[in-house]
Amino acid sequence: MLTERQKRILWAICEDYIESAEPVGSRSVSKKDDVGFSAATVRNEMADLEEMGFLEQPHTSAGRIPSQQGYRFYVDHLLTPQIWGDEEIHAIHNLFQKDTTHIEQAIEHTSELLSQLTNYTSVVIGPKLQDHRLRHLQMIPLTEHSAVLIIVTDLGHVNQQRVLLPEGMSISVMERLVNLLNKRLQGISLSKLRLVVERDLADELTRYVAEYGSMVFLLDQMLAPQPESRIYTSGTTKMLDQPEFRDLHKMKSLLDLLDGKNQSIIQLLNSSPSSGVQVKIGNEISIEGANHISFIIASFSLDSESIGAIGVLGPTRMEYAKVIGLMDVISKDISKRLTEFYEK
Amino acid sequence: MLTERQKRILWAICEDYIESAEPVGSRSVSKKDDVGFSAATVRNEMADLEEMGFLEQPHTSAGRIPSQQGYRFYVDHLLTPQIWGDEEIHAIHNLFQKDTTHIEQAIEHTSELLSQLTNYTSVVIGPKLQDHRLRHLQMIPLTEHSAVLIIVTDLGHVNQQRVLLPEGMSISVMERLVNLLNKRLQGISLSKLRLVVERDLADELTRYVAEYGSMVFLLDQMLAPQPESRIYTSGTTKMLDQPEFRDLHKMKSLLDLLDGKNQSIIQLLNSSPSSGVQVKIGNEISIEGANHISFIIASFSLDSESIGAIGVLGPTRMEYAKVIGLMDVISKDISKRLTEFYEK
DNA sequence: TTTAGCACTCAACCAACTAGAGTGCTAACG
DNA sequence: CGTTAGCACTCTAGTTGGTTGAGTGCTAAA
Repeated sequence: MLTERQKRILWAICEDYIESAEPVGSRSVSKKDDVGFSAATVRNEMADLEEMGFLEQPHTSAGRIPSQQGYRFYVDHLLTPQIWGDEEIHAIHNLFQKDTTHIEQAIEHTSELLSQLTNYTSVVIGPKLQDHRLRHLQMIPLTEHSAVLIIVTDLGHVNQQRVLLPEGMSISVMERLVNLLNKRLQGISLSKLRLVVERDLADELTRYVAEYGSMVFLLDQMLAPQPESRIYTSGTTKMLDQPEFRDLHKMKSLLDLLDGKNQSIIQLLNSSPSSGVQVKIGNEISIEGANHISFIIASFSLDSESIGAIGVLGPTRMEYAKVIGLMDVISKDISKRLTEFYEK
Repeated sequence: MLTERQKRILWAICEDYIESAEPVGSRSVSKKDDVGFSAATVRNEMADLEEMGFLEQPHTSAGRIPSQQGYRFYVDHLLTPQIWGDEEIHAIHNLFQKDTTHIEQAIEHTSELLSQLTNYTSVVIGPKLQDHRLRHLQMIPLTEHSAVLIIVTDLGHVNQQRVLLPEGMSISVMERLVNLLNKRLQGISLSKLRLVVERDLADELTRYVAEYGSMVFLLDQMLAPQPESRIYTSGTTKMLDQPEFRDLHKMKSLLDLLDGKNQSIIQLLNSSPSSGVQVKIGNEISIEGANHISFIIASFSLDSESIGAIGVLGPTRMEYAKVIGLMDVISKDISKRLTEFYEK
């Protein structure tokens, strides 16, 4: 275990390095207000801390920087989360008041706000459509051979699907089909619709349509898997401001991570614990080339069931105290607003 | 006007510089197959071309590179667009066959394809929802005080709107209201809905709902302006591969341009001519800091009315011949597929 | 009019040197 | 015995000066 003095020194080094991005020397540590010891003493302790793996030295005659393990200890035991003022809290509240018709927009704005307040890149993942339950199917004919099928979920989300009728099937047949499905599939989660139809309704359906092939063709279109929940990123370019990413090569692999469609970020977000703020440092993120990156995650929930997550991406040398404090406030606040929103 | 020899030299310099990104010296020009003159002759002509503003010199003892005017001349008079092979054309065709239910997806895939084939960043803007015409309104009650209003347009596009009922208004009143609007607003473009209601239907509406304030509150929600047409970008990070953007500062302003939400890109895309491929070079793009950038645009159409545009963004030292050829093929092909798609 | 030759320019590269920040160790101090 | 001052040592970053080579512009010859 670390002595009280070692903790204080580690803390000082972390804070200093996070601010300056330069290796911290013994002199500057000893000059800090909270540290009363001479540079020489600090040097001894620093050598010990390095031996224990909390610090590292870029080269012999440079100062020390926190190692991944050092950050871990700092985050877990040393930092005090920043308390955010009313102004920011107010900005969060506004997100949901301004734009109550589309949650997607509120989520997008959350992402922007997060990035603005922290000056890091933010990532937000919205409710997984697949987990919503079916509330209502609605068909709207377009031409003789095509229609739009609208799927409304229990949370008021709407998804459309353009459907082409198979050869020889009339709109009225499809209408009856939709009516039947409407009665039978209420409350089933979208991801299971197709399954349930096949298991429980196959027989019944054949009574409606003579040709089974056409039916399958139609159902496949109607109940096609919903698109993955979208992720919203904001402030991607803020990464470029961080001195550790001056290296173009690193930068590129990082941007590729964020350039939409990338599964690994989604997985990370989904893996966030249902309550509290989680900090992943360096290779704790199990993604190739994610050294020097930290990822702070918190999930938000509806009726105490986790339905999405917010994340902030930055260098390992990240202002943890600031971001953790903010994420805590935001995630809780969003959950509250979301619940209110759906109760109306 | 330029002599035939000068044209050939300018052409050679452009091609060489586009490929190598290094200033081109007189020797390498004279060694090109199509140029039979000695280095000394070329030097004289180069000096002339520089005087006329077609070339510039990074410093005294370096080769020449094309100026913006030089590129302009090259694009307008010297290059021959690349003819693309069956393979690529085939890939384009597939876009619409694979995924006929969502045009949005086809558009997104177009963007990806464009970026993959060119190795530059691509931007695509989809149909402007505001210009669609109303086909059908459909209301789906959620709770006693809220409902989802679904707007189906003539092109089969669907937009949802969550609506909160004003205090004291019942669902059935809203249902009647929707029925009325359905009858009266058919064929009106979405952007004009609100206007038409106010102008032509105000009187009639007051018969349905006693309190005018509630009505306005409701209509505002129902007919809220549709979100701007989304832009799809792909291959953003490809910019990092271009040696001219090694400078982080330039890089950042460029990425900021692309980082969604940016109006200037949308405006540029919308300004593309209804037919043909347009090339904007350097400060012809009237955006701050867009020197060293070129933007190639083409629009696609439905029933010969332009409804969207595709664009490729790259350094001024861009493979114009390749990209122009491709854009020409793609834009025409998409228009064709789109028309076919909506005829079904 | 075209080309060969030549002196000149300038960025890029390399090596040597310097300055400065920081360390580790040792010896003295309270 | 823990703490501190002093000092020699190390290593990077920045500077200087010299060299190289690509490329130019000019002039004179073909």
